[in-house]
Amino acid sequence: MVDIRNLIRDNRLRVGDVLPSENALAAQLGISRTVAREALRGLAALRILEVGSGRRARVAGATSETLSAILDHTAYTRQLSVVQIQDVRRTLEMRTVSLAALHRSAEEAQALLQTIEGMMEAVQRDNPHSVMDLDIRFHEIIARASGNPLYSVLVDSFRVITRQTWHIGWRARGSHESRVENIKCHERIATAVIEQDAARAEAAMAEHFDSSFMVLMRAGVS
Amino acid sequence: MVDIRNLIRDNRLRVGDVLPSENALAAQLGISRTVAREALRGLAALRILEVGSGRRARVAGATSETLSAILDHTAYTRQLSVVQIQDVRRTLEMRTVSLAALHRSAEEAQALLQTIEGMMEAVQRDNPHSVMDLDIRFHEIIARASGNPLYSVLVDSFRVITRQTWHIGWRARGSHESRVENIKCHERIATAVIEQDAARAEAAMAEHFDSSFMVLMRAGVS
DNA sequence: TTGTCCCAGGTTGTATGACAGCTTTTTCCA
DNA sequence: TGGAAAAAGCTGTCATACAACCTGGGACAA
Repeated sequence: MVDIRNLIRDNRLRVGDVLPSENALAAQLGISRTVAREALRGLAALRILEVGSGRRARVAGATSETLSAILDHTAYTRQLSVVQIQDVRRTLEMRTVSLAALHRSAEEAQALLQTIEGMMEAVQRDNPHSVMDLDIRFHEIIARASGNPLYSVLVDSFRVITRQTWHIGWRARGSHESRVENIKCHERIATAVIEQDAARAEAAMAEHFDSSFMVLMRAGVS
Repeated sequence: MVDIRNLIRDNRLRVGDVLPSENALAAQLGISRTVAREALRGLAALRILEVGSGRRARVAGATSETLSAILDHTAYTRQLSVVQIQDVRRTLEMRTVSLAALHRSAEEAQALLQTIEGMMEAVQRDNPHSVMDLDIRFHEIIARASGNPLYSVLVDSFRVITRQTWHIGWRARGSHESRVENIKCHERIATAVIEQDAARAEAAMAEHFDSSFMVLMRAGVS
């Protein structure tokens, strides 16, 4: 098994640096281009490298796509239940919201407010798809505001799987009032983060997840 | 971009099921074997498929290797600090230890005790490598005992990266007494989990992470 | 001088054919 | 019937070829 990661390490490559071409690698390692290429593509699948037609491979930054694909697959093959996934999300986000309250920038505060505003509008227009996108973005903004990129990657990787169950929650929250209340809950989280009140932010996030949990349970999701 | 994942979905494949051969896939999708093979290897890199010489590709179960490789790479390219990684570990493990206290089996309780015993012995023999392996295993047992495989995967993913910083903590805990105290701390966690006292287990885990944090800080790790 | 266009060379993407080595299946003999 | 040997199937690797694509640099015009 050819491991290009050693190459990245040995050459002290940083994010954005380019690697040798497939032919150069093959010659350097004494293997065929086929094998060199496969090794590169393996790391590209992990998003450790960024490859593209005609351009050399580059060392890539952190993204959530890889873990997202794994989560998706793991859930799909029934190795994970919705409740188990929500438990992990809750654990992570109880921390991110607390850190976000401590570290948020002015721009992030602004972004949270805009997202809430957009959600409220979308609910009035009865546009669930738009509400969902903004809902997911809301959580991602908070994760980013935590200042810890690992939380960002982890929370973002739930996006694909959240999109698959989100509509269940929406339908289960049948009434317009119930949906508005859900947005208000997001608003309480945002307000606490903006006012940099970590304890209140955590409490609001707990309320949010507990409420979602109840809704999913009543809808018969396991 | 050829996506074999759709194939897994459309054929309702489950963990352990075999996929068509590279040639069959190529014919089926109207592409060359080269491309079919690359698509398979891409999923193999994510550990979504399990491939092996001479044998057909199989749908794989959840492992921590993928996320582990990503964490390793992300930390290596300086996108993550030790403190940030420890923060995420702490967040996850505060929850796993609580769940473990609630769900632990008799076997898991036994395994925890054995691990502690082994750690104490290894400390007496002044064998840090062995202490480290048991330390890491201790946390993995707790994650497994949580009953949520996603926590297991996440906690296990930190193994590679923990191995790289663990020795700093060991050396920073210069005295024999300090090292024994660290094991005792593990023991308090284990006892609480075995007695199914979730609150005490959380408190002991908090103490453990806070202590490690202080040690690393004093050692000048950022 | 400066900005734009174009082109040549380098690089990746895909296809084909070949063969060694490993695994699974089938066949056949004791 | 049990087990060994042969056959078939599959993956791993290599070499070659060419299309598609990107990048940098030079020619050219404003």
